[in-house]
Amino acid sequence: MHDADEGPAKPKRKRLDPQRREEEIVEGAVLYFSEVGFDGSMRDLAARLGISHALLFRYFPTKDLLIDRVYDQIYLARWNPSWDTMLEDRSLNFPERLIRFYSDYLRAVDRPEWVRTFVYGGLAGVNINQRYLKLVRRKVILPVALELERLVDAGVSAETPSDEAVELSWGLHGEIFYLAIRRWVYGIKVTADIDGFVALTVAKFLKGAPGALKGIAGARGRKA
Amino acid sequence: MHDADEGPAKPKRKRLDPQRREEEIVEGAVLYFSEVGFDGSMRDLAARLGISHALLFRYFPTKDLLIDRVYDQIYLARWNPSWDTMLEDRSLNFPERLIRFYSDYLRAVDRPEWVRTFVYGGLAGVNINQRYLKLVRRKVILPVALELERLVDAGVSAETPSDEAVELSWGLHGEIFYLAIRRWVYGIKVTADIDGFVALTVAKFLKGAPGALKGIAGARGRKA
DNA sequence: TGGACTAATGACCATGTGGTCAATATATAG
DNA sequence: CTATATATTGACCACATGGTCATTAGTCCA
Repeated sequence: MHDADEGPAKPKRKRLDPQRREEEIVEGAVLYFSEVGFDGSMRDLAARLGISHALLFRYFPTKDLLIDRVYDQIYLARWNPSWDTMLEDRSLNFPERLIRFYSDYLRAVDRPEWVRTFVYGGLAGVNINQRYLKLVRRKVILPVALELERLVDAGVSAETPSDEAVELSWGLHGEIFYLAIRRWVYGIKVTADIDGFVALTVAKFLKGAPGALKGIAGARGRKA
Repeated sequence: MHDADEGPAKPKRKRLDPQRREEEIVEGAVLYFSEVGFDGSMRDLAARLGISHALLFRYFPTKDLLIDRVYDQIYLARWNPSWDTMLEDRSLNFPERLIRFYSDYLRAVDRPEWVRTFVYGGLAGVNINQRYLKLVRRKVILPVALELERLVDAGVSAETPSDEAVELSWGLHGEIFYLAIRRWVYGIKVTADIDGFVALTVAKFLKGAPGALKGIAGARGRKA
């Protein structure tokens, strides 16, 4: 008998109940595709999970389905619920809310997996991006735009901000997110001082946006 | 010889001198990869060029080499030389220069091939991105940052702007480029009014950035 | 006209991919 | 302990890919 149980635990085959197995697969897939990008292969992923790649196809009939699931996991599940209210909490002044939110948000988002898979998915046309950006629009862009309008005219009661205000709000968002893109997509060196960066950017926004908006609202084409 | 150069039929095999052939390959590759992304295959490209894919490998021993060349072609060769001076032309006031440059630049850059291949290449780690961004830094970011400092303190003679000014300048750039990213990478609907967008963003920048910079400089004490 | 030089090709290779399926092994019920 | 249901597998398919190389055929010169 030359068997002798393999010391370092070598379970030939683990039989898990489907639910548990699925969780393991999704979890592993998130890690794997985050690192490798979506060109990663199902076989590699399976090897990493210690299962056969055929098993993956039992749980996710196509690679795309798995990827969709990974996106859900990364982007929707990681949205911090407290952000929802953070921006609308009138007990804090607007600048403070902006700084807190964006410091927090940028810190959450400024990671290679997040940024790279997000952008990667955008290029690949995965629909999750658009879904996520709708979320951002609803929970961040519009509230900020609305608040911006109030800054210009305290009396506004409109529910929907003007296009210009929305554009300016997207601008702030893009500017901040672009820091992460520069870092993780283009690989160039950027400041490590997130708080300082956010504070500066928000300050610029608050000093510039209301005036720009007012200029537009007042008479088109006014120049500095 | 029943020639008629623009062969309406099927030229079995064209024998070009290597220089000409190489040009054709590069030109075709730019178009092809722009459309398809860098997952496009050498065979497809060859078919499109009407040559065998083996021939591609005669001119570019590996696919990566071809891609490098494509990048050169797209990003370096398309840099509009007039941009170099446009920003530094003191005969125009600064706001006007900014608006002209960025309207022009955004218009040049806001195309699917440009944005997508650029971002694609960033993710893939193609070094051309970093090269290109160095160019942007030298010819756009730094001049703008410098001018921004002059706005705050007309007396500055420094050759190198402060980190904050540079960051603000990158911010403007990112904000503007992010429009194209939203459009072509995330596929969301954005304003079609480029001039309006640039004018608004630049106005916001000019109204906000000097103040933000002054705030920093003040809080920190004097700067040389 | 006939070489000769060398663009250009087709056939081929090794490898990797997403995806399928009949066979197998394991946790659990009886 | 045995039977059963099914989670899991290995072997396999069709196809695409990057890359190689001996062979073929344009074109220019003597």
